[in-house]
Amino acid sequence: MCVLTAVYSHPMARNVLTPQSDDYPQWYQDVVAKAELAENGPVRGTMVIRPYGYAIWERIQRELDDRIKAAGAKNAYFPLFIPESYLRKEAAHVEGFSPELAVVTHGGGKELEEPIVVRPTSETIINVFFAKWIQSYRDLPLLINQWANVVRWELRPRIILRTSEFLWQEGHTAHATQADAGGYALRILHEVYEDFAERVMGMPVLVGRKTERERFAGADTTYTIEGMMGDGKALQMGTSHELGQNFAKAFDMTFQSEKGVQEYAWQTSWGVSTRLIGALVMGHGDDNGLRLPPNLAPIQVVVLVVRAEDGAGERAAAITEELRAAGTRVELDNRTDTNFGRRAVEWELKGIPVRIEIGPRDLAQGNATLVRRDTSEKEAVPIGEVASRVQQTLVEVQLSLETDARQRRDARTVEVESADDAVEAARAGFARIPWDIIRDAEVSLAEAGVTVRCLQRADGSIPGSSTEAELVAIVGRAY
RNA sequence: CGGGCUGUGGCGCAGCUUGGUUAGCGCGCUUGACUGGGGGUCAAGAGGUCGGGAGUUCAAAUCUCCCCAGCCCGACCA
Repeated sequence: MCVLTAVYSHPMARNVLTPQSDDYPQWYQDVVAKAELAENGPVRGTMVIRPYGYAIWERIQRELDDRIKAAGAKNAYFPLFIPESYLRKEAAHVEGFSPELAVVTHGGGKELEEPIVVRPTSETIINVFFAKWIQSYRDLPLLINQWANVVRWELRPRIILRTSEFLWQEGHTAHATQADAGGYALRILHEVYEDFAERVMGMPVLVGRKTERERFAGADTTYTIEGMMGDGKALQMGTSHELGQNFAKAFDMTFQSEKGVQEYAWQTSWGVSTRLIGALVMGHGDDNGLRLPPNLAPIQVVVLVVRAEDGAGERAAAITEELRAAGTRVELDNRTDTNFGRRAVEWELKGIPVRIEIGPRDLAQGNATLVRRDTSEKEAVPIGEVASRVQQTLVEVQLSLETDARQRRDARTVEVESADDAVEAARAGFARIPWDIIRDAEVSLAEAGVTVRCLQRADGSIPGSSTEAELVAIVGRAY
């Protein structure tokens, strides 16, 4: 079933599907397909990222990579294949990942003596090398980031949001002290992930601590950023873990301290994935497709030639060059052999924040038409002012998307005092509830499809542990 | 793995209950004309092992059996 076909074929059917309805995942899938972001691969749960989807991913990569490097980490690359025995070295880790491993049993036409695992994450293989590289406290901290694909054999894949193979960034660090590691995990959480989500993606996120039940397999502490999607459900958009000395002990990662004592290193790991593309669709999209925040959009402005008569084509090309020279990511659409409406809808589906339409009718008035994707507002702008108005509008669209998302989240978040009320409230959004009230009810809550997204202190700051007094649990349904 | 359901041109579907001759429809695609400021109009055209196999029958997309694939809900998760 292709909902968007129906939506666009029958004007009366428009808005039948809203992000609030239970059909949102289908709506989501249609936007992904129609906006040419991705499609399903031949093997269940795999996906093909199309050029436009990849352009978005490249923007995400670039913005994240800048922040990761600012936090001192360097990029490196480790093997896709991991000996199964590596994974077994950390008990909780292997237990957590075993069910979803893809395992290679044959190579070169022969059965392998030891099966090889396709990495579900790279803690184990990276730590084998960290153990070799780290000798002295002078080698620490060791801050490494990897851009790679990983494979997790998901029981129930959802395109982009949860595929068997996905692209991500995984950071792995080793530190001399627990305090240094803990501080770094939080630094990544705030300076890389929270900053990126809010300032680039325009997605306000809850920043908090995961419960023991929800934390990463092998970690002591898991921090998270959680976004609220258009239908009120939660999406984990990134995580940062304190691994303690769990892996260091499993992989014999020791160093000689300033005092000459052999000590185990303290570690972190952290990652975000192509799921962020899904968060964009789910978080900002509407019935007409994607709405991209200008700070992230691979194409911020499209200059659309309505008809190439009376110098409109030349004028449009000139404005495109002017915008490009000003550093704007801009594309010229002069495909006048295709209907205007068709092209307009295409750019709309792709979520281009600002569209400039130029045709003979505008030029006769000395104007161009500026259209905002977020509000669909159209405005006549004198040709000479287009460049400056575009810059101004891009700032406005960024702000308005972020404000919309924040208002939606706040409007759909309620304070409750009982587990039953929390389950009820989670039908529409998030519930904030004293952690003490549901601490022992977490399992039964989960049976109702509601999970603790994160724990925060009353002032919104991040708890040092889940046993602190007067913590607030934010609960909701999750993708 | 448990519970529902679906396989018919590139995509979405009808036809099946009650077998019947050249298997239809919408979208998309190709060509041409008129158009062109939100998926425009008209005309012509290309494109199908009806998921696979076996069976019943004069005759199977349709009935029977077996197999395969996929989707949705649940358990897992960036």
